[in-house]
Order: sequence, then structure tokens, then C-alpha cells
Amino acid sequence: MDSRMEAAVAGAAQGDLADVVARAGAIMAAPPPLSTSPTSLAAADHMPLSAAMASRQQQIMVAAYDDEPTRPAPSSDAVMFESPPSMVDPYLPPSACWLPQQQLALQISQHACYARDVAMAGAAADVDGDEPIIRISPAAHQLMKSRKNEVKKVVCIPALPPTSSRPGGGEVIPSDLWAWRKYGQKPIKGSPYPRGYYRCSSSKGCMARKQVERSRSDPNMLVITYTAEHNHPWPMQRNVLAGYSRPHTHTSTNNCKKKNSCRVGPITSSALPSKNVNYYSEHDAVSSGNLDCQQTTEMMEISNRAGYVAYTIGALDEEGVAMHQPMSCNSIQTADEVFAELEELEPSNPVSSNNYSRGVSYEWHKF
DNA sequence: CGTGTTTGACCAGCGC
DNA sequence: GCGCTGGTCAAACACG
Repeated sequence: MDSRMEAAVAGAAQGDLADVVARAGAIMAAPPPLSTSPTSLAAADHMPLSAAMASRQQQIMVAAYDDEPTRPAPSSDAVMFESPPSMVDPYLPPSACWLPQQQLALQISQHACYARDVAMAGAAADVDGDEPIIRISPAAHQLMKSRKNEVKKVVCIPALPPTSSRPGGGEVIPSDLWAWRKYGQKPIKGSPYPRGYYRCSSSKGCMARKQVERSRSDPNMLVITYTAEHNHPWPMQRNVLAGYSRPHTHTSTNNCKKKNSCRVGPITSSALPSKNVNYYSEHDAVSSGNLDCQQTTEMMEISNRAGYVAYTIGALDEEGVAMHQPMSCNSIQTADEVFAELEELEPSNPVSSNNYSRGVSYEWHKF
């Protein structure tokens, strides 16, 4: 077995699926940077997008089968999250378009039975082949089943290094343009990093939640677990305060009175106001908070468009296999560059398209 | 005033 | 039944 996968298996043995995901993502996302960019991709003889992606993808396969653990991967170096079409969540924030592609290391959609399947898969690599097929151990499976069989999506992204300028060091969560309200934070046993709990504040009654924590095995990775789904369209006009967090005016004393409710350190996951969030580099900054209304709207449209592309390329290949392809493969680009390339990619796709991908109906509302 | 974070308390699931 | 753990609630407070 590949030693890299042994590491992943070790994670599974700990029953920490999110960590396994993060680890696998970190491990498998490591290969040499692709020399392709959406621009060059688009220029690749205008081949069908999915085909172009399939030919270039450097992906992990997370196989999720109960009974066929070694289904061959289409490509040995493909990063592929194999899942039923249902995993393409029309309400999933098109955050991928904001993330340098390699940073969207891994995403697993756990839709009901699929979650179970992923769990069953365990973090065991395919012994025979080179394809990094990951199986989740029964322990991890049990862990995942333990919480009401909830629909979950686990997304691992590289975390920005804690900002020393902020008290206690801050953790920067890339904005996904949904409005999230933090409602709790808990220390997690075995992890030095607390887990933040967020719920969607874009719409009342929206049950969408997400948990944000650093991977305990790879602190450079943020594990974001989306629970439930948004019951409303992606907000066009993001609340100005969405994701906002007041500057830290205090440092935690870390005096735990009650073991069960002890919070560890300052809330770092939200320490940086999202409206000032820089996306991975100052050159990549998309500071929504710096945008006026019109700019925000424009940005939304652009990102909507980006989302369209992201879903197009991140949805299904010819075999109905979910594809997740970074928008930018080897360099951090400015949002403008990304979107410019996106335009090159799909020049004919109307922004107001109602479909993000084949087989996925997404009705976009403009307000 | 509306929206956000912070944080102690509460509750439910699970293993022993 | 009990303790541990994770998830959520809700009051207090901050910010624009």
C-alpha cells in the first residue's frame, strides 16, 4: 500500500472522517502543479469542457462502494469524487470558483446513502492499483452514521496560516458568499483546534449549517463540513454583515469553568472580518466588503457565472461521474483573472442560466 | 435596530 | 445509570 494512503488509513482508524478527508486531500493534492489554466484549457482545441477537464485533471478518487471497492478510476492521476448525480448540490455555494483550484483539495458529498457508502469505503487505498481509492473504515462509518444520517458535505481547503497580527492568531475562512452566523464553538477532543459552528443566516428557516475546524493531522487544512442544504437560492445581495466579526478586543483567559462548555482560546475562525477576507493572497483578494452595492451585484453576477462554470466542470463527466476541477491550477490568480478566464471558457453561457450542470436544475433568482 | 460574535448552559447520543 | 462528547441554545454584548 502506498505510504501516503497508510497515513490516510491511520486517520480512518481514528474514526475521524473529516480528518481522513483532509489528510487524503492534502496527500493527494500534493502532486506537481498542473501547468494548465482555464485559459489554456479553453484553448485546447475547444474540446468539450468535460472532456478537457477529464484529460487534465489531477484528482483523487474517493470511491464509495459497498460491494465494489476497486472500481477502476478513469485516469490514474485523476482527482475524482465519484458520487451519484445527486451530490451536485444546486445550493452548494459556488465557492470553488473563489478558490485556487488546488486548494479545493477534496470534497465529499454525503447524500444519505452516499454518506454511508463513503463511510463504508474507509480510508484504505486500493492495494493493487495506483488509483488512490479510499475506503472508510467501519469505525469511521459508524461515526458518520451516529449523527442522524445527516446530509453532509466535507470540504477541505488549505487554511491560511494564522495571522500573527490578530490576538491568538486568527483563522481565515474563505468566504463562500453565503451568509453564515456563528452560533457556537467547541473544543474537540483530540484536536488542538476548536470547531466552529455556523448556520446560514441568508434566510430564516434555512437549515444549512457548517462546521469549520482545522485538520488535526494537517493544520494547514481547513475542514468545512456542510450539513443540510440551503432551502433558498444563493443570495444575490449578500448581507453586509454576513460573516462579519468584530475585531477582537480581548484575549481569552481560557479559564474553563465547565468542562463541557469550555471554549478554547479566542474565536479565531472568525477573527478576520469576512468582508476583509483576502482570498489566499493579496493579489487574489476579493473583498466583498469593499464593494459597493453595484460592485457587489456585479461580483455576484460574476461569481454566479463562475458558479455556473464551476458546476459545469465540477458536476458530471460523460459517465455521470462527479468532477471537481480547480479553476486555476498552478497559480493564484486575481478574481478578475479567474473570471476573465471563465468568460473565455464559456463565452456563450448566459449569466442567468438556470442550470449549473447537466442533470442539475438550478433556478437563479435575481433580486 | 439589525446583525453579528462570544460563551456558559443545556441536551442528546453513545459507550461502558 | 453514569460520564463523556458533540451540537445547539440563548443571553449578553459589539458593531455599523
